[in-house]
Amino acid sequence: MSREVRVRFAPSPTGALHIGGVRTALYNYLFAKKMGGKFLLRIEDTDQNRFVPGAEEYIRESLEWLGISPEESPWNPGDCGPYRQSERKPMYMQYALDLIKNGHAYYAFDTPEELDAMRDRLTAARVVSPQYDSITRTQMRNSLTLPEDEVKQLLESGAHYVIRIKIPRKEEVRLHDMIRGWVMVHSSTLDDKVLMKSDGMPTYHLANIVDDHLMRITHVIRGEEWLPSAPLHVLLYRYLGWEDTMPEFAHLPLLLKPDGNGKLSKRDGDKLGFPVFPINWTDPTTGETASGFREQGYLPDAFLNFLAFLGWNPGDHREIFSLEEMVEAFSIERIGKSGTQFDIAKAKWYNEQYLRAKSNTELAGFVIADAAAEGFEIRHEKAEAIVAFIKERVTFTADLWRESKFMIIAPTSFDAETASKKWSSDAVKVLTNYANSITGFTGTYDAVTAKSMLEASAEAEGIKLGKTMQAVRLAITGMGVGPDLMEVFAILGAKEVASRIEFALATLEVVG
RNA sequence: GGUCGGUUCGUCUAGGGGUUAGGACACGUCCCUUUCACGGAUGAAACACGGGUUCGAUUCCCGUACCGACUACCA
Repeated sequence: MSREVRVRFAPSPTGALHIGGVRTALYNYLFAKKMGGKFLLRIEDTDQNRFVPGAEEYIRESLEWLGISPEESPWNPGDCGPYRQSERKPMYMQYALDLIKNGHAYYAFDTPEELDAMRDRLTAARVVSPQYDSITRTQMRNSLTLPEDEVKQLLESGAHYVIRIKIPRKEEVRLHDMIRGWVMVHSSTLDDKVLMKSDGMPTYHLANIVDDHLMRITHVIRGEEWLPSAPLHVLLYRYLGWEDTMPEFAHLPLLLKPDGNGKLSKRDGDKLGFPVFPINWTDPTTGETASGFREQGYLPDAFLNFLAFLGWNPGDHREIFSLEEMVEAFSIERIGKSGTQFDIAKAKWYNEQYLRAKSNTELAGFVIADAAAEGFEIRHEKAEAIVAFIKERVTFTADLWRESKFMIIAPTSFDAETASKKWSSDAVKVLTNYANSITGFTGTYDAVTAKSMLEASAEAEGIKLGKTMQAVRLAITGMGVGPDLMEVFAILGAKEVASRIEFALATLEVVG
């Protein structure tokens, strides 16, 4: 009988979660859902020094915004708690001790200075990779080299020590990766990694294996930066006697900077001209805020869709996927092997697609809210009408108000370039005539009527309307470009149109 | 330096022993149009290099180059 699929996202709370982490969480989520399994979240806070307050809450809020919250987590525990490694501290030592008992780990008493000295010595002797390994451990102060009673005495006297794994001298370590296939590493290139630190906390490596085992994790889906330590993890499963339930590994290709030069990192902040975080993050020590996709105006579904395609594709030509559709189409086999450069233009395109797919009613809400923030009240019906014909020209929801502003607020100035090129005596004639003709107008002023009346004015003056349209636009909107002008007329209403024309006629002068 | 991983248009990618190497973003041109945008059409644009294997290699193998990750009592 096969086990229930259980995957986990295991961030450490060292600051904001960056989009690479979000993508890892997303793939874990998609895989869990696809397989009818569970998606859990575990906080890996074994490094007390790097803990950043608020980071955990940030992670939670980010995932909630995106709708990919874990089913088991510190704030929603299942039966494998606690879900913070710091709270699991007492659980790890016994496994480290087991390893020592079985001859797969040992105590090491070397001070940081001694370790430095060892590395310096090795470097001076031109050893290619100075490390604490099967060779060097014979010259260090550990339970392998020290007499038994001295080790006992050191331990009893409370001396600082760490527990290191004893990597075999000559052994081919094989590991299977669902994305990369078999990867072979020789144990002689591995070092005796610290498993338990002198503060009594486990390192990532031990804690990760113990917790994945205890939490019955079946698939480890994580970033490629973990590939080099995966052989160590395989060894740990073996020495702990858990090889038969060892999870499958899938190491995800890295998210690269737009120039392809190095992986995207938290420290990139806003330097690249776009956010690297899902939502705003304010650094608790510096107080600086780095922007997030949410605050930049990205829709969660669009952002998710974009992110999913950074390294994965469904194998056909479809590009737009709801979260549910992604779950349906997802498979680890279709994840690529090579690093993926981040291209913000594609993210914008996705946002435009999702924005346009939204109902006018929903979009109207953004315009109303943004206008209200500036003290303008817009009726929902009007907002809907506005949004209906400008939504195809915007990228973000915040653009909606910016693009519709001119329909609420009459222009007080006019684009100089358009004015100098297009404002003509013909335009003045047509507009004067038009203003007069609509002043007493009482019929239905829709786009068609507005246009036929304008055509009539042009004809009455013996002027071709086409030649003056730009000037008309300028008079009404103050700008040279914009959406369909006759629709604008209809939304403004005859009275407002007339009043704007009068203002323009009084303000603009024909040059040349 | 060492270990591991990777390499198809500028970018995300499909494909895979015989293809006009396909799509999307971005870009150019044209059409639509009072402008801009949308939309439609269209164009330019890629198998890193060298050897092998083979009738045939972009695809398989080896090597080289380049890129990246890792190389802490950090994760």
